Amino acid sequence: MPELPEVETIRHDLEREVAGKRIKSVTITGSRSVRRHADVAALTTRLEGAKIDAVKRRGKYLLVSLGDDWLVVHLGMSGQLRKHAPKDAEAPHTHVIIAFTQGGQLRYVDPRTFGEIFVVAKDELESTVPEIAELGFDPVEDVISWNAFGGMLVARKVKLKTLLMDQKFIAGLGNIYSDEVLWQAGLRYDRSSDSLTTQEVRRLYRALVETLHEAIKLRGSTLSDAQYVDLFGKPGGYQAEHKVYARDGQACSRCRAVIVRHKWSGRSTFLCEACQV
DNA sequence: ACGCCCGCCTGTAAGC
DNA sequence: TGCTTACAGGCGGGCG
Repeated sequence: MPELPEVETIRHDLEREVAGKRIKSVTITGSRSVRRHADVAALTTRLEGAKIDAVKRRGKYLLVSLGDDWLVVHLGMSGQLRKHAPKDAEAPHTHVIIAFTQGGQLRYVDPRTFGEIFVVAKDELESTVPEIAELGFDPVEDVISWNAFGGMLVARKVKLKTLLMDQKFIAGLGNIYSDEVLWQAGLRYDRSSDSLTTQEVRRLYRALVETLHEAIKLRGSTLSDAQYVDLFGKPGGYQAEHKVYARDGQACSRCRAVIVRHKWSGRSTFLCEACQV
């Protein structure tokens, strides 16, 4: 599932592959992926002729700069952006095709349609898209001190995983990386956020930054369902480094106890009960 | 303020 | 073998 490392991998490749290109035509089939736009024809018109000048990311949101507009992409659970030649066969669940004047296409594919694409004027982003305006700090883009981080933890009194998953607190983590960060930090998901020692705060902050950087270096995680692949259809490599996610029944690589799966908030959570305290 | 469930979706896999 | 059910989970909304 695309979380920060996967979205950052796509952002990086988009910057190289489509920055500087001009949109020749846009084909939108099915309205759910562009549900913020009542007038799909107007959206097409607005995009055609625009030139991509940069590709940014905030949390799990991709922000494609088109002069005065942002083309915003959130991949949800199963969204993919894929680079194609016009003659390539169209994959099932292809919802948007953007063709460039210089040749080549960018296609948005999303079976579960939890993801979405929309366009917003840059000076209206903060006022009209609260999900982005209210995002918390980005652990890769924004450097904060670990003691400021500790202050933020104490200001809330919730379970650690609730905070890690809260996009308004930290932008970019989902279920996979929350579990991996907590294992790396040696902390349980249900520890109260205001109960950490100074040492534990430092371990958590360090685990957060290091886990995400390592995952980006390996181009993200592709699970057995292969929902995440990069622009070229290639899987990531970080899944081989997962210490707990989907590893229930296996030995913990740190203490050899058995990794277990807990059901929490209707989701699976994986942990080592022996060395995560 | 917090915890937790639901609905939105489809593909896959386990279970009867 | 074939149908049904569970599960995967990002995110907003709603309720206790």
